[in-house]
Amino acid sequence: MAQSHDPEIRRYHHGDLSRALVQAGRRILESEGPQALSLRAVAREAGVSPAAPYHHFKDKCDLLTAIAKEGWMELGVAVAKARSQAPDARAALNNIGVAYVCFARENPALYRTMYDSACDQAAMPDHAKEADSGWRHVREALIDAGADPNDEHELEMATIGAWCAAHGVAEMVGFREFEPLKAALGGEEAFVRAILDHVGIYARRPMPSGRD
Amino acid sequence: MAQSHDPEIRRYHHGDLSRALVQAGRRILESEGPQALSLRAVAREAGVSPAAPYHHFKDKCDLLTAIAKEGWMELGVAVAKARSQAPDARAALNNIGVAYVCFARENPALYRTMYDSACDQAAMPDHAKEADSGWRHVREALIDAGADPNDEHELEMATIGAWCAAHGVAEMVGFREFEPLKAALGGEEAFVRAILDHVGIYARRPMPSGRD
DNA sequence: CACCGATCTGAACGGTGTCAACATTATCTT
DNA sequence: AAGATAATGTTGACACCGTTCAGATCGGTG
Repeated sequence: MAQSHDPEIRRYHHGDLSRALVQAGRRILESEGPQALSLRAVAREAGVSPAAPYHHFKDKCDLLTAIAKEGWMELGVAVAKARSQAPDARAALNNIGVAYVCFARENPALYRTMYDSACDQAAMPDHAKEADSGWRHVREALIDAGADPNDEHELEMATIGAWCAAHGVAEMVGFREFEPLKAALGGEEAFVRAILDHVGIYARRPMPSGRD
Repeated sequence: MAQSHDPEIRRYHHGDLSRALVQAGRRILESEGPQALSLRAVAREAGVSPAAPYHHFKDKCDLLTAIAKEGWMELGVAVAKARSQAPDARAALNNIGVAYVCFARENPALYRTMYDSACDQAAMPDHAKEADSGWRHVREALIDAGADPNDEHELEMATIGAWCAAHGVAEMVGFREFEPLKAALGGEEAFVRAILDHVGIYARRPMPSGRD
């Protein structure tokens, strides 16, 4: 029983406010930045009174978490797509890294919200551990690229390392200081590829002996 | 002509409000988190009216920037110290990485403020490029460890890579998901060392040929 | 139909960033 | 030393924010 599809008619009950609030939040986030994302502004954008959101989210933080969750899911999709389109296992790892950073760069406010939310709870969102998450894809791509699937410890360390590297690059690549380098390398994506390559986890070869 | 050293006597003029405001801000940051850091609270903590800070900082953002700058300078000191205490060049790089992450973990709210401030202006603070900055130390440590001091491009890429890796680790190491791993490795510092080692930039050996 | 729970509104509270007008003090000029 | 001027502080106000609560409205269930 769908309603609320006619923007002219405003019913007392919205019909699908939760979703509308999350979408409104994302719109504000992208168009006006994190500073402008107030609960009241979200309610306004959704055409509803300032108190209405409290029937769907207990907090402002709760809404932010919901927005962040959407972001994490889309990141997972982007990573999965990048992986599936790669010609070989090695390229898959590189593409995942680039896709990760690109997502962060294309949705900067959303990405920041995602990590703020994660840092506040000192944990990645539950979704990160689920089947279609980016995390899982990195792990599997590492195995495809030659990591020992039985060495659980090594596998987790490598996944963490790759994720950390991508996160670091994602948050720093926008700095102005790097503009000349980006230009020299022929664009931001090339720059990202080069840094990720330097960070090494993606290009790592097995150590001959112990560790040096 | 020093005054304001007697906490009982409150003069109309404070004497060194800028500094007092920054210190008050840091105190609030550490003790109550970034959410509690309001301009009014800072003014209150400094024993001054809510409008007084505007004679020293044009914005709340401006005060945050000042706080962040202090953080960057202390980070630089920590990195320098870690580097100078290392037995050899290779250890210096590792120690820098660990010191960086430790600083972030010991001053989480400050570290977050530092990066928020940097991201807002899409640039590292000017200080990062100066003589005693962490950035400069990483660069020099890379040279000490064998990087070609004449290959400016390579050098800058390596520095960026190392910095990105450290930043990524710094922000993710606190996640609860990693508690078991930390315990297995014997504490957080060991965990950090292991990840940084995995991320590879610190342990990188020259590529035999072109790139694969 | 009567009722109930879910949903939305309106008004209110304390807190916030910021500004303008005014008070006080420090400093410089003469 | 005296008075002008700039620096620094205060008070009060405005708009906005997160949040709560009492009441209005609506969808569905007996």
